[in-house]
Amino acid sequence: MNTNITLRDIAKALNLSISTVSRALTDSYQIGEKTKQEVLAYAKEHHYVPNRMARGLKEGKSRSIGVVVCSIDNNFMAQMLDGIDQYCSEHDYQLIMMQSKELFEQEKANVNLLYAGGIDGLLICPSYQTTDFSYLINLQESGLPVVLFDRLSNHIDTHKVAVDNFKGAYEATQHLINNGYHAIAHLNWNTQLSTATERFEGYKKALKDAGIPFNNDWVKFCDTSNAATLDEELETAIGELMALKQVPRAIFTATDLLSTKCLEILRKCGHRIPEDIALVGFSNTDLAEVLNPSLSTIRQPSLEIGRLAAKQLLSLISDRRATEHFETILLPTELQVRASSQKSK
Amino acid sequence: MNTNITLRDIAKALNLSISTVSRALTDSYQIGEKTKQEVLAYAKEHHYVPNRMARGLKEGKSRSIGVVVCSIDNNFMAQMLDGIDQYCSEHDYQLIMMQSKELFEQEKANVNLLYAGGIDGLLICPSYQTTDFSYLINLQESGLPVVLFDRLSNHIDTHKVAVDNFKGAYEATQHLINNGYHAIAHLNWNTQLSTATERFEGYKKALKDAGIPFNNDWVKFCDTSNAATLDEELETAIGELMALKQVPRAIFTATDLLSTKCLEILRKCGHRIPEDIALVGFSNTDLAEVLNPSLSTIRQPSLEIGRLAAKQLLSLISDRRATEHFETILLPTELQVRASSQKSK
DNA sequence: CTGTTAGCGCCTTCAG
DNA sequence: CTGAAGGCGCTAACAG
Repeated sequence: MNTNITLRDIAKALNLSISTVSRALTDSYQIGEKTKQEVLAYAKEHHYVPNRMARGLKEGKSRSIGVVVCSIDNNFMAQMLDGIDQYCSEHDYQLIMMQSKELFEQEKANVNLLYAGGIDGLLICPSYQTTDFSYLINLQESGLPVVLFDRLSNHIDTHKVAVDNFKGAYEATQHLINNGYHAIAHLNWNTQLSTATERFEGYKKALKDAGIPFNNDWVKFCDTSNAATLDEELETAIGELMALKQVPRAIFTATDLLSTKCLEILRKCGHRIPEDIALVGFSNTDLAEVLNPSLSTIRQPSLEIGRLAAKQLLSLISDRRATEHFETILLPTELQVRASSQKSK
Repeated sequence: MNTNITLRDIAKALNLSISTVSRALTDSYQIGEKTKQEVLAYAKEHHYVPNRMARGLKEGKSRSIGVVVCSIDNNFMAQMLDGIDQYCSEHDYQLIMMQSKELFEQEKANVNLLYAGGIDGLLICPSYQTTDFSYLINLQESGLPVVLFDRLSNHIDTHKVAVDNFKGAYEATQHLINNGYHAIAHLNWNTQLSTATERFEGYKKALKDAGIPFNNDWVKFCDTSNAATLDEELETAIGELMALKQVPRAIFTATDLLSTKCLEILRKCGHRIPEDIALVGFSNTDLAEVLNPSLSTIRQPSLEIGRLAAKQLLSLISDRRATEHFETILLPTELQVRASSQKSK
């Protein structure tokens, strides 16, 4: 704990009362200009800075928000955190971060700890296991502003910020179709979260609009939360796809990790991309251009998601009446075409 | 702010005094077993959790630490943060994160804000601009435990955790030499931080030990902090290298960003890797294997750096006498050989 | 315009 | 073994 000077120190030194000093530092009215300047000068000279905990205790708020993410060790998440941090810094809010590591129990524990710690609001990207949002709803009802980002759910009513996953997936699939690929497989992950389901829906809709019948054999769901088993699981999935009577000529992968892993495994198994099989994935890696082959991606405005989520939360904190009309913001994705989805010959 | 129940609520409900309840929840002695159980049961049932700010104010500590990083939007940093978070979670410390964005002034502002907020300790990876550590030393002298990680400096005496950059660079260079490359260029960044200088020294020593004369034309320093100008700067640097009379046959790049960017630019300019020019870089990207060509890297134990740094800090916090013997921990790097540095023919 | 007072929730003497 | 009282640093009535 720090040993900063306090209001009392200033008061004593200047022969004033504590509250006068306090006013000089916060109010602008109800204080003599001269004493105010004196206090300000002394405070500055001695690097006075208010004790956040004392102020928090008094005011019932801490000017800090909690952020619970599934895992920080992930490009896309780091970019969103960057955006969150930007907005919070600009508005003098501190950011307390915790990871759920995709575990529901861990997530609950984190949230409770943050709540106990006195955060003014919570930003959360739920774990892939999370289907029960009642614990969040409870906190929300006891007055904690909550904003969901990236991964949304209909089970809780609040501000939400993410991208238009349906449209992004639709465009990815459409792009493949336009480039001559009709037999398009789809790799997704086994969760109930909107990110997954909507991308699946977008994929199906694009096929339908192009008059391509949906083939359930072409769709595989993997457990991306377990790094240890993912490689094997993916290898099996891809193996099964390539062994089908009607072999797919392209794959649309629904997550960042699946996209790069899939590229890796396809190459490892000797499949040429895009000659044997084309690939378009959701990914925010900065290295898409340098991959082998360069990877066509659906890119999400990660920084903006973070900034907006933080903005929504802070507005909720400063004006609780905003509770009346929650909104869901869906930002557009961007299709970046590269070698992995080049026109079929 | 939350509306949790307080000691007073419990006291009132159980017809006890606040201090008795407090004791039941903290002490183990000086309290009747029966009342203790009563209190514990009631507290549990009503999800009592102590108000962190009140306790912090009282005890003069917050059970939170500040972490100032240059930028979170970076694989390697995210991995270290992951490690820090792991250790802190395990020991019930909260983690308040801020970014300096490689700006010294920003870094100072962040640290001061964190200090004012009542952190119990500070973990910092200094900005590349930072050469003046006096502001940190001041805080340290007023009692704030500080631990440096990743980027170290001799200008401040405290616990430090990073990798053995000298050795890592030495091994990278030696590896190139062993594979038949003798004309080895070196790309580094323009900072005084240890990460840069030691890698440069390791490079020079490896050349020397192999009897290869050091050639200053082969060394370029770039400003990696400015994403906008880096591409151009790197392109120029590489252009100059390739236009030398004695054209280098390999490059050893000293940072993560330089390594992948360099690969990108070499390819863009039509240089074949490793046929025209080989490449080994410091990088922690998980995609090294899937790059084109796959990138030989010096990998750092990022998670472990984070965990150890956090551990050192917490030990400093709990035992200030530890101040007497500060230590610098240098973890080993790992050379991962891939296509970009294959044997010269 | 300024000082006094009370209290945020918790812990810790000091008395019973 | 338990209760009462004081104070951490700050803000916000309430009085002058």
